[in-house]
Amino acid sequence: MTERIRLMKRPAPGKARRAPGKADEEVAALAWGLAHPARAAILRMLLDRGECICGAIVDSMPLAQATVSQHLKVLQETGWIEGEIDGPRVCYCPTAGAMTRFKELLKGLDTGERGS
Amino acid sequence: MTERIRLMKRPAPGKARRAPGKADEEVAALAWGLAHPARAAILRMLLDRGECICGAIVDSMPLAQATVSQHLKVLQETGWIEGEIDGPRVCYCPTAGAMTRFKELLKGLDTGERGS
DNA sequence: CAGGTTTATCGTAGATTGACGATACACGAT
DNA sequence: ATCGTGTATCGTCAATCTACGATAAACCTG
Repeated sequence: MTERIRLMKRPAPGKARRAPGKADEEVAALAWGLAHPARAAILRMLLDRGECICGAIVDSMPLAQATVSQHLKVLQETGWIEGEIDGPRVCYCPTAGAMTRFKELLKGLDTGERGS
Repeated sequence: MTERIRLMKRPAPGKARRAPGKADEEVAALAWGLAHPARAAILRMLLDRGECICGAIVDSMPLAQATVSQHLKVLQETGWIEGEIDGPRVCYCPTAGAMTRFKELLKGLDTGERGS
């Protein structure tokens, strides 16, 4: 992946402007994974069925196979799903705990925890 | 906003490939709002303090005022925050229920509800 | 090994993002 | 009215995203 999270520039000119903390980056990364309807749909499907062959996902969406494959890659990179090679095909399933982790982070957002 | 959510093309060639449902679009839109560390940090700040003058937010981040303003706009457009004009300044606060709504949608993702 | 299936990757095109400085706008105070 | 402050918007640039077809890679089957 080519640095999906952009870096903040400007080395704090005068005031101690605090860069976003780790938790913020983690929230952002996970949120990014869901930030496209197709990816939300894919994740929904996987959570619903438990697991799915890539081909089944492609067949269920109005997108080209290459495009779906890209979305699957993003979902993997953001930690939402895992893929297991099964002969000539690949079986995807939700990463255990990802949703829980995301909800925790959201709670942290909401609970006055420092983002660093 | 100029169609932040891209449309799916391909009018379902043969199989009844289902486009992402409304819930998926809503999840994606809200997730998009959080999908940048700076925006997560801003929202965290607002949830923590209840409300904040724009200037205070700018001062707390290593970003130019124009950039912060853009992020605030995104957060508004995605429904996370609201801004109230207060004389020459603008006071931002979290939209009531946005976080709750988001969590509901996540639960729906997780609970086998149809995305349409 | 040849052939078919399944999935990932490459290369490309067009839109959009994120960042900034500069500028315009709105308002309160002098 | 004019000045100064606080925000939003404009214009721009480089980088990234999304989508696609084409192609490669990996794997069973015959």
